[in-house]
Amino acid sequence: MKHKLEYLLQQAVAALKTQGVLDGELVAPINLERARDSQHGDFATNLAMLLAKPAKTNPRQLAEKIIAEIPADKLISKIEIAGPGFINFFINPDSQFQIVKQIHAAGPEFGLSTIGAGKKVQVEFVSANPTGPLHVGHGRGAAYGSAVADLLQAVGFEVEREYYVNDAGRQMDILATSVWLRYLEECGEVLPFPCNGYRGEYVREIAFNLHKKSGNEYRRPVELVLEDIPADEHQGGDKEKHIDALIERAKTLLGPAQYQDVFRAGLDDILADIKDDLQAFGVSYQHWFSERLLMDNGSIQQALQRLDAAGYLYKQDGATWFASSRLGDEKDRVVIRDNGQSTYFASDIAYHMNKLDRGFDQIVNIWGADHHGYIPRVKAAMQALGADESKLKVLLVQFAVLYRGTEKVQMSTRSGEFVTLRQLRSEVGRDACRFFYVMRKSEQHMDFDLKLATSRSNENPVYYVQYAHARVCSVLRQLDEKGRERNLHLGMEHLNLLTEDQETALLTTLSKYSEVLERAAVQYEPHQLIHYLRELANQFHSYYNAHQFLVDDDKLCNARLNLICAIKQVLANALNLLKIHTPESM
RNA sequence: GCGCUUGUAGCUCAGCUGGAUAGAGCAUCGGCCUUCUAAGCCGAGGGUCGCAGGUUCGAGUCCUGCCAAGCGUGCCA
Repeated sequence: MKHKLEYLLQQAVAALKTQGVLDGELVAPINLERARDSQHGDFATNLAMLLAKPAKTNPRQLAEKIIAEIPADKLISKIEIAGPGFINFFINPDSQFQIVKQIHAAGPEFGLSTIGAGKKVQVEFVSANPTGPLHVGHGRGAAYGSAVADLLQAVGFEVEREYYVNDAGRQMDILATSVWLRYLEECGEVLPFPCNGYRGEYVREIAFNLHKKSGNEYRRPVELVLEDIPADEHQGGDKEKHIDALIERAKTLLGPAQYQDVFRAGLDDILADIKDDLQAFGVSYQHWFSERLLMDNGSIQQALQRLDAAGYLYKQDGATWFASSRLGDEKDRVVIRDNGQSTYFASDIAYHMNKLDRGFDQIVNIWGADHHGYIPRVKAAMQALGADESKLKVLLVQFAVLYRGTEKVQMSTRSGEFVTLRQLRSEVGRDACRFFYVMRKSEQHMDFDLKLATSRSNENPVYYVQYAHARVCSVLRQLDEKGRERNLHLGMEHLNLLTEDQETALLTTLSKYSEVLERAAVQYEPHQLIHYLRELANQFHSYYNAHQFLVDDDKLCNARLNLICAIKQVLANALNLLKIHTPESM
């Protein structure tokens, strides 16, 4: 409907251009909005006000000329000029009723669009280090990322969801060493645990399973393990040196093959847990992309060679630097350390080169807001690789600050003090979790009060929306219990009986659905869909309280049933998109 | 210090990219169940849109400068 009106406006502008009223070169921004106030009709445009100045006339006069050139269409019942020069469109009530038929015809497909057809988009999200279970901070990225991906798919994009697995690097060595030390404890050894190790209970479980499976195969005498290891922090030493020495010791005492076994025990177990957790949260991926793979197959070397060939690499202080400051970054960055090892950033350059090579039209990265300083250097790398940096869109998700009542909850994977996503899900339920996370704009700081979220109270708006769906189902059950049958055709014949205020408002809201979906997708803002759902549910509940659906008049009754079934369909379509259940009763 | 993000009702947040009288939920107060589920509905109160300028027909939205909060500013990942 909106697209149709925009088209008609284009026609009018084109006509005025040929008449010479408007400059032929002028680009006319067609800006059509839903009117906020029903007195202003259904749609409004500020076109005349925008074009008045270049056309050297006043807005109201120009508006009259535009209206005169808008082709007649049965969609429109009236066009008015209002205020300083708004053009207001009043939609023919008969066309408003059509939405009920359209929804019925399209069913689960209703609202989908094709604006992204033929374009490939990759969405990378969560990508948490596999050093521990996902916590509630990751949950927000998971909910937001999957919602963005699902929305893009709904409007026609070919979407690939990817998780970048940071399975290389020092953090993983710390994890492997932590597992090994806990394993030695399982074997009956007594030894201090490094304060920089991963202290979470899950590490003990991994160690327990390893011991159960492999017995004492990886056991080494404690004296050898601790011999000449620098003091830990609480002993007055340096915790970094302490843990690094322990990693080296583990590698030497176990040898490459056995170290690899322990390493894999940790990685595989945690990754399996993360996959399972996300699956249960309604999040699926097409690819799990391994950083180790990138290192092993020479991609990093290739990427650096390309940067070098483009003249962006230089050596200084024994390290290799990428001159990112020439491309907008605030300073240059090391890609190969003086000890010969490549940095995390080098992996990331290779990773993004790989993404580019896979031919996506748009690459979307969803990062925690603490990584925002990273954006300029990655964009710089893309430019240096000769790519169009606007292909990359980085969306930041602010971390949720956790409270229990008024008390702030400290979170640290290292210390093992955190609330896992799994815990949150089991307490609050998946539906409330997802709804709650996606409700807010992603870059908005979020206070997540666990006490509130875990209390199964009706304060959580997900129930409000689900209740609307359940109520429609309940009405249909009542119909059946009263021994009546729904007559779809009769109802469609008499949609014009839907003239109550609530009915008119609902028809308008239903017709907005596909517009909302498109905007939410294109702007990467799933919260817009949530707000739409609340509005629709609100209008339905008002309607429910104001009018009886199962009235004696068969025509009116069936018209109303068709309307509420349309509401149910749209609620279900949106909720399914967000991977939230649609209960038939509550 | 510099950079990014945020600042809207007592609290948590929307505000459709510059439009018409700034909106919800929670909380507070007052009403509505012998009729399709009261996890609901109806109504009331509550605002210097952080502050000060600027841009224009028109600013919560854009530009500048302050103020405040969070994050970042590693040869960590």
